[in-house]
Amino acid sequence: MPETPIPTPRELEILKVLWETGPASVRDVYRRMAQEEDLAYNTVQTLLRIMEEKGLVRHHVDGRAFIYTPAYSKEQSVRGFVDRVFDGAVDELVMTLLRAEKLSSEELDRLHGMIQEARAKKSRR
Amino acid sequence: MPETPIPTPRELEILKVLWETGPASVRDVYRRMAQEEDLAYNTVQTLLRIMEEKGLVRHHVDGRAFIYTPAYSKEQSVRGFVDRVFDGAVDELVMTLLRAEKLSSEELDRLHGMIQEARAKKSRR
DNA sequence: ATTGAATACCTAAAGTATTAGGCTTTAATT
DNA sequence: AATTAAAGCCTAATACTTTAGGTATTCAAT
Repeated sequence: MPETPIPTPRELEILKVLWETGPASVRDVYRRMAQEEDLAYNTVQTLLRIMEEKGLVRHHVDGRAFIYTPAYSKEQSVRGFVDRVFDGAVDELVMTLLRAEKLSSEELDRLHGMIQEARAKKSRR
Repeated sequence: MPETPIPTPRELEILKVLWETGPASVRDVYRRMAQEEDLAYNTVQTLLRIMEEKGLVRHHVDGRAFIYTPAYSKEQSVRGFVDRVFDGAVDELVMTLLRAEKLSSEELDRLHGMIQEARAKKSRR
């Protein structure tokens, strides 16, 4: 069981970019974030450096640039959150969301489909 | 659309206690948390005071004690998390969890049941 | 060669979270 | 009355997060 550190809000924003775009340089991440917010290049650079210390991302070198990769998948990270709030009870989380949000019929149908598929995969194994 | 502040990890622990036990005094919360961790009473008190400033909890007075209540339900708070990571896409979250975790057949069945119920409620309206 | 752009590295300052000590007041107990 | 326990309030210290300036290096273009 690998420990997934809990990212801070800013770190989470950066991870979201990396999950979306795949491995990216500081400048790549910076350009994405600068569209939304007013952030300096150096700030992004520092954040990524610290995130690497913490084990949230890794990097390899390409030319002069560092290319950063998330150390954990979105899946694993979400798991971390869920574990924190629900002590890992996935179905309780889903139930909570179902209660909280009036999901559209379409969303319910999609969810239904997903679960059918997961069950099918299971029995096929 | 009410803004749900994002609790810090410690704040989240306190909220979990309040969600479990219902409205509680500082000492109540303290006793719960002290079983797990080595925390001072004053620390809990300070945390709750700050959380009230932030709007995460409210209190009323009972005798000499402040009785604290979460300002947001577990449901609303989870929504806050989901919005942060998935920009509110509930079904994407569920899909992610389904992919991440090999859920047991039992869990899948329960989930299936929940969705059926939600759909039923919907059509009944 | 000089300049300019892109990069990483080092450092610090400001902001926020976390922890808890000491103080005062109040109520119950001896 | 004196003591003790429980409570809230004020305050400070420490740690972590977030921000970004300045410096050095490297590569490309003039």
